[in-house]
Amino acid sequence: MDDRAGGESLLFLTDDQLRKGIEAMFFAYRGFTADPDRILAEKGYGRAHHRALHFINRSPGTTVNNLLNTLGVTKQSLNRVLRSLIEDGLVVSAIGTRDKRERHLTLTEEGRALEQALSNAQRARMRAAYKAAGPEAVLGFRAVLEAMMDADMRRQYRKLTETLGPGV
Amino acid sequence: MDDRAGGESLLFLTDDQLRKGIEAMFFAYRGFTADPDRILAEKGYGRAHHRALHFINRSPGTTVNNLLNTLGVTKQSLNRVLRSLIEDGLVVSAIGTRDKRERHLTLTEEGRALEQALSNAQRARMRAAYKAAGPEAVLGFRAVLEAMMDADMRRQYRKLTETLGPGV
DNA sequence: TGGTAATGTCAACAAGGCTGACGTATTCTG
DNA sequence: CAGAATACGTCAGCCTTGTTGACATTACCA
Repeated sequence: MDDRAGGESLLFLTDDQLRKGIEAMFFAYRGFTADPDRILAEKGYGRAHHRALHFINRSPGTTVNNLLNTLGVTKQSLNRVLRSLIEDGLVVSAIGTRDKRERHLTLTEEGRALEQALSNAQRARMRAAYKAAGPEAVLGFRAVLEAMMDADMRRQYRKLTETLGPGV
Repeated sequence: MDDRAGGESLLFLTDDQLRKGIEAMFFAYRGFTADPDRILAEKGYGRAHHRALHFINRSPGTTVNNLLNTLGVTKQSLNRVLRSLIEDGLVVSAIGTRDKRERHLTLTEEGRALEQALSNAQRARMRAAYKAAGPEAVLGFRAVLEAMMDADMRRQYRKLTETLGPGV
């Protein structure tokens, strides 16, 4: 099928191969967001709410500024989303004890419930994809994605995942 | 968290592993779109224009309906983008010869130039990621992404890529 | 000829980005 | 201690890109 026989090992860098990767990213990202999007639509929320819920759940007590850096949006944009989540009782914003200028964000029970519903749906798809592709593929998958990030995003990604267990 | 120490070949299906994949997708997609976004912003276009240019370039002479299915948006939404591209002389819309209701879309020289600039930028990043991760990883990368797509997206993806050369 | 399909377009709306400006605590620093 | 800097919130306005709904035109087809 391919000829790794000769000076072959660079075949994966052809434009065709790269374009396959580009189109795969495009179509896969749609699948990646499809299931949570359905749940969010029912509740009257959008992807931005999902992202906020995800990272607050991931780092309970995180500050607004931290979240801003992780999400890469303006404070005005985040604030709009955060305000509705707080009003709806999914997120609690607590004045910092050490530094009273800071607001520490945590999920309420209800917020955790929605976050769970969303991430269960997303994990289910991811699990199916992992299962279909196999453990070897998963390592490759994450290696390419990690290499595709901007340097500061990669730093954040590693920071978030470094505390996790074995298995890369 | 869990100790599948025994049947550990399923370690890659733990929630932690799945979450890593989810966060990797999130951060990587940002990198994936960052470079074209910069070019587009200069020209006063957005991602929607990029997507249209990409798939018209990919399938010259494609119809509006085809493009609609590929992009998964409403015709009103696509039309707005298409209209500006046509007005700016990047895309030509030709009435079908066989079926005069259809419009066949092709890029002009100028359209091709912009598409090239965009896809060069995107390919450069993809190339760097591929190179950093290696050929094995690339196969895994695409395997997982493909498994993550909705069935009809996967069909379209395969249709687009089936005509390409060797190397999976 | 009537039904259906492909396309374009108008209007209205919403989410979620953005910039700019301003206000208010609070903390840090010279 | 005064002033600068930081963290946050908010108002106003703008843009892109998605949505629905309605309607017109043209053309194919049974």
